[in-house]
Amino acid sequence: MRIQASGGSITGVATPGTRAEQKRHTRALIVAAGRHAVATRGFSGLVVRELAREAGIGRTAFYRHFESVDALATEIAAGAAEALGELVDDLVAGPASDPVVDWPGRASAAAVRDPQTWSVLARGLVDTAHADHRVLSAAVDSARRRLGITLGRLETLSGADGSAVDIAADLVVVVLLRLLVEVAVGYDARAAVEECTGRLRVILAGAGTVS
Amino acid sequence: MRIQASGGSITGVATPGTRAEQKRHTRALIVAAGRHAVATRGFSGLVVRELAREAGIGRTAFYRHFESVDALATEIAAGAAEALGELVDDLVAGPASDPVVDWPGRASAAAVRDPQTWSVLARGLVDTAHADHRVLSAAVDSARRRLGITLGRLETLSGADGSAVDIAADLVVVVLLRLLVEVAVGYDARAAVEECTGRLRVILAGAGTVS
DNA sequence: TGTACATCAGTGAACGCGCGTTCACTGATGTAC
DNA sequence: TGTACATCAGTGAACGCGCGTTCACTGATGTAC
Repeated sequence: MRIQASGGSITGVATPGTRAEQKRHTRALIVAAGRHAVATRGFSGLVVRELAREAGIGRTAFYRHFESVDALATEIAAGAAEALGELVDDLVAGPASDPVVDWPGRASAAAVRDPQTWSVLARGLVDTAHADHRVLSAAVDSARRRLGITLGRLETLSGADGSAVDIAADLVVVVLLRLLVEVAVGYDARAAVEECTGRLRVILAGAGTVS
Repeated sequence: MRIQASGGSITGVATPGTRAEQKRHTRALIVAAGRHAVATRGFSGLVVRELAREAGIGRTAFYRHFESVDALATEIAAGAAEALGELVDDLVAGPASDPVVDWPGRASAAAVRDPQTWSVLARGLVDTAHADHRVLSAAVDSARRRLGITLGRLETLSGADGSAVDIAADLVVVVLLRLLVEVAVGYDARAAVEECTGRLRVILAGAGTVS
């Protein structure tokens, strides 16, 4: 009998019956291990032997699922970029209440739901030399633009010119990313949300004032 | 005759006569190579063979100057922490004119003067698993406190309560670090200063408004 | 339903490579007389 | 000033290690008849 990781719960993939399901399950275990590794030690912390051990397979079985360790890195980076896009979807789609009150709570919820993604994002943003840096910084650029559009429609900023809105969007993204990472690494979520709210209040108040 | 790096200019240490001067010179070349490596590839990019090549010595001569590669990492991190302290000295010591106008230019000058330090700082701040992370995040904490004191004395913020000043100090440090890194990696310094000024204006205006 | 064959996820030994570090050494620089 | 000795920055071969990746393989699962 093959020993088999019993943790379908971790990845949300049920322990399988058919061979295809089994393969998907193992692959999901590898990706989960990879995200954990990148979140804690950066992209250079992606070590095949360790991923395999965490997924409960031999080192060489890794290559049944990924062409190389770089291919896994690319998939993990793409997942983080996508997650950021989905968070922005959530933020801009919400009821048109005040972002200052609304956004930190939603971002915090996203960070609690899936902490590692945001540490992955932070690692990839800083590691400018890494091959997958571009997709992540592009995702942040996109987030900045999209949140900027929503911010530009606020009554608070109705008097502000475009550049003030741009500055606000820029700072808001920085502040939200910080919240995401803080909650992801285990800071108290309530305190982080409160601090984030305070920062957003200052930023939007300031942008509404500056001509 | 021994081939000898002629670049005293890089480190500011003149090509030497005495043995002690020669040793100091070589050591400075190693540190310079190390800072370049950390700035471009992070602390894990510190590779003895490469440092030695850049310093014009054999790999093993490295150990005449440092006990290990980790010891060099610690020295480089300490240097970055110290440089941040000196920049803050400069910012808070200046004539009591408007920080919004004053600080970006001074920070930019520091970044132009010594670009690699700020990339080192950014790398070390993000790499939370690295042994020398603490000294760098402590340096940023200190910078935040010291700049907060100066900000608290501004007329603009005379009406604001303490927490608004704390928030402002926090955001100001983030914005200044970003300027430092942007200039360090080669963005146009004039544009970066202008953007930073705009951000500081928004932050301080906002902090002066929020109760 | 039962049998013969095909598939392919996982295996374990092995590879070549770059890493940090050690060691006994060399020979120019520095010092004592 | 000249000589004999001490120092020590730099050398080059060698080490053990962990890495990514390859390869021929095994045996349970899946499929065709």
